[in-house]
Amino acid sequence: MSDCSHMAARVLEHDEQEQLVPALKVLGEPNRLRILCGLGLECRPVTDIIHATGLEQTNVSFHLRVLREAGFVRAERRGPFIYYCLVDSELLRILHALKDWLNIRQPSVEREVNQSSQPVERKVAAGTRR
Amino acid sequence: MSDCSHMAARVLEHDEQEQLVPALKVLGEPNRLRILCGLGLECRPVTDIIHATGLEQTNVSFHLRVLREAGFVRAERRGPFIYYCLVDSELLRILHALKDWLNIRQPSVEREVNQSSQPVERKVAAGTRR
DNA sequence: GCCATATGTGAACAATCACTCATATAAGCC
DNA sequence: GGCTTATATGAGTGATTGTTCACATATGGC
Repeated sequence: MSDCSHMAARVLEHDEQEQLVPALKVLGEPNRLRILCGLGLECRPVTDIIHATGLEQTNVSFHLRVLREAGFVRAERRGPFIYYCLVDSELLRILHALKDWLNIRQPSVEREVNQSSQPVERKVAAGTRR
Repeated sequence: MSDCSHMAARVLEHDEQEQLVPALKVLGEPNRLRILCGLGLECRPVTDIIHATGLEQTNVSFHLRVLREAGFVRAERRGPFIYYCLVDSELLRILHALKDWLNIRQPSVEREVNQSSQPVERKVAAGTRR
């Protein structure tokens, strides 16, 4: 542990992929990511989340369930309120790592539209011939 | 750079979230992740990917476009073939990091169904009262 | 027990997205 | 130029999934 990402990149096995997919699906929804990040490092009652996001209560409830069942947040009742918290802030670091990677590797969405996603034939036509 | 994830977890800003969402969506699709991981560290022609995945040519082509436009893979023509390669293997390390996190933090899907995702009222009823 | 507040649930609806079909373009060979 | 192989594209369709509505359940105070 604490491998510091110095290890050589390894390909993911099939079952490792299958483990990742549902988690990535859960994280890849704007309102859910907003709720998750909005939680930050503290626990917050649902009402706070509703106000912070401006979403319908029932919608927030839905997304919180998804996040909870995916193991990203945990719920804890305090009197009449139910507080939600991140299970582990390490997740935020991983998301930051991905964001940083995107910043470095993705030429920004604008340029991408004009360059990388041109029809492949054209763009690649002058490529290596070997 | 090379922060080694020792830094304190920081919350993600709104624009950082918006940057992550499309990337997570792209990665959170089983066939796409399969194609991505199947590429491994080498470049491969589309035909190889078709055979490796057993998907329809036109479907593989669709997913490759999504991966390409998202900046995860790059295409390179070699004679009649178009080779696809990972843009940067660092991405695999990030996916590994997420997988490891899931292994530690998620009590496995089975137990989760029986424990964490019970109706919240019940599960949380005996919780802290302050 | 009744009422107000806080939150969850199930069904219906709407939007998104993956997949397929038919067709197009590119490269190499005759 | 015509043929074959390799790959891409656009439109159409079906499956997933987010959102909303109506209602249910839990808690605390009267």
